[in-house]
Amino acid sequence: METLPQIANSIREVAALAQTSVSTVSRVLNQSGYVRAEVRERIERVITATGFVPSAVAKGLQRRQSSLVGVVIPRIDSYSISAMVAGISTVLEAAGYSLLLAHTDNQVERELKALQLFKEQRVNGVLLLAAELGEQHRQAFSLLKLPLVVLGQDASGLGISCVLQDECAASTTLTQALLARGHRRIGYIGVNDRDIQVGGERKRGYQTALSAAGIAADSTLITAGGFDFASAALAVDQLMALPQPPTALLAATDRLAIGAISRLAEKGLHVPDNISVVGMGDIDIAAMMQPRLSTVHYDYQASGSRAAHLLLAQLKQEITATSKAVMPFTIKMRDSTRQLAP
Amino acid sequence: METLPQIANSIREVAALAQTSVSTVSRVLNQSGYVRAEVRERIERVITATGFVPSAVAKGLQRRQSSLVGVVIPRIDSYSISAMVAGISTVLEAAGYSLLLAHTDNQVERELKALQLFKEQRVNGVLLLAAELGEQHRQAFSLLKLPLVVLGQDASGLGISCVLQDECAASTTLTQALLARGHRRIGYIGVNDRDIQVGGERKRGYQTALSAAGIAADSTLITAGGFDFASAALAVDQLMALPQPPTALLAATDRLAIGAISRLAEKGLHVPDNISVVGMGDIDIAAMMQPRLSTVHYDYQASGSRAAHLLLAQLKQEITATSKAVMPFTIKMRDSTRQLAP
DNA sequence: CTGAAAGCGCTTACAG
DNA sequence: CTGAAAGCGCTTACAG
Repeated sequence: METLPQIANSIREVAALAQTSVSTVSRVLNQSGYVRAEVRERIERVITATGFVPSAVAKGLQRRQSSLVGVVIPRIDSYSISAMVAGISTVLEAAGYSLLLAHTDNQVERELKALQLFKEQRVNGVLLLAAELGEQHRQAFSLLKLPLVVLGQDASGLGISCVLQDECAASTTLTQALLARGHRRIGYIGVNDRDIQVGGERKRGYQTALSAAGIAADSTLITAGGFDFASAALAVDQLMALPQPPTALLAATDRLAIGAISRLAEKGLHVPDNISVVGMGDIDIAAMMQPRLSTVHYDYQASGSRAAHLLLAQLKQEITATSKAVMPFTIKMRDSTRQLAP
Repeated sequence: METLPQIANSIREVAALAQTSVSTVSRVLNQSGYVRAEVRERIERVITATGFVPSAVAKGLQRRQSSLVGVVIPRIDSYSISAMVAGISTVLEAAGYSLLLAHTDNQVERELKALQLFKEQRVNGVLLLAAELGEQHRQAFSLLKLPLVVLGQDASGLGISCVLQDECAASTTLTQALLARGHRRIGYIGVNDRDIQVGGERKRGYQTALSAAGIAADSTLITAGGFDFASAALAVDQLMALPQPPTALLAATDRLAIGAISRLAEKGLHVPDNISVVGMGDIDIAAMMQPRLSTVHYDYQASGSRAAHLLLAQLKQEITATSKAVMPFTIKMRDSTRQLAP
């Protein structure tokens, strides 16, 4: 056999080198059909000698199967999103899919463009980590005609499977933990309601717990802003300037809680001695901070893999009904909260 | 015109509906060549009516151009990596490329598999965020034959362009800041040397500063482990059990610093009153912690976009020489360090 | 067990 | 300005 480790760029060149047909090469490449051992060996030798790598593009064109899944994320520099993507990635890669990732910087426009791009790339399915779901999404989804699973927002009303955290119950329980510690005036540091889950539901849970405890609603105790530290600082300024300031703060996310604690420190207020603070999400650092942050734990990685599994089921056409998975939570009361003296 | 908003799955069907040829449809799709306004309009109407989306797969097969860039990351749930990917993504998407993401969970084997997969998908280039570079990588790179840029490790010796932080200088400067505050016994919480940049270079910088200050090397002050909180706790236990314990701790990463501070607190040691601690990396939370963490700031997002630009230049074949970009750093002395009483 | 041929959905000279 | 035809690199019946 000639030692020509030249490069083969196509199955056809491999076939020529191995003195056989493309059909046969295709068979050994896909381990399908019968191939005489001798021929198979000859082909395999050529493949390793040339370092030939078959084109998934050509294969995909034929099979109408790209083995690609598009993942849309609003931002990547977020603990919860990273964790979800890790979960997604693990499941999907194990199933033989590759991830096409589009980050949209929270711009709906870029989100829609990403969806378009995914269609062009003929992805087999789409996973959308959503912060907001508006009319534009509704339209885009109906045009998508592709297996789709939404993470983080409730899309079941649109006939789309989704994976959610049990936001309202979580914040109710968390608020109750604060109430149980004697707090009656609890400030709420929230985010915009357009994010129905993190904005709306978490706030609703807080309100539910208060009214169940017979505490009159006080809108001055409720703030809303972005996810950034500056928003947290603003909220703290506002809340602590109240005639009757809160004895505890519930922040819609751990980041906001951390920002709040930092701002409180700047004001000379110490957590938990002067004021209790809780967050939501249980980012990895929450348990390491000083004081260790009380919060609610979500298993974001499991949420990601759950969503991936839902998509996989759709891809295998095992599933037609739209399902809505609500993930469980755990309350983690640590050191940023304390019992109020009676 | 018939109102048949049926679906067109190929340029051929569009052509039939618009009563023209595929060549012409292709021309309007790509805005190439001349098309009579009337015909163009007819085609465009069919496209919008059918919601036709051309196949990037077929196009890629023809043009031998996938518009895909493969990105390999060891983990996704890391601040620095997320930030780099954000930088990469922004630049590459603006240039019309999509990201194919593979996370490898720090397993070389999966890294090599990802590279193989990228070749199959006929990506136009590869960006590798590397924690370690071994013999297997050397081999894989030589077989890759694809534009490649490495982030986080020095691959210039392999003839591969890369983007690095100025690790050694950064940790030297940081150590000097500690020395300037009167610390003589500085413990080092490091990671495995196989990670040449974060493991080796950061340690080397620390050692350089000490020896330049005329302080005898003391190997008992140097620990090595993983990137996790448990490793930090272990290192603290070890360092603080020394007959003459350190007055300051330099952790190779902010996470390790946070883990160390937490462990110190468990031991009843307060930062910075009882001991000073510095980290490296300046994760977003560093400036928000109590105490605010002293550290060195790297612009990870800029590093990512720098790497993306290097790759883009290769893709345009503007560049042939291998370049090595060393990114700048800034020392951020905050509240986790204090002047030692003389 | 193996090969010739059609076809996946595009692009691109090449004629007209 | 427009269309027929070849070809990108595979897969898949269909014959043999």
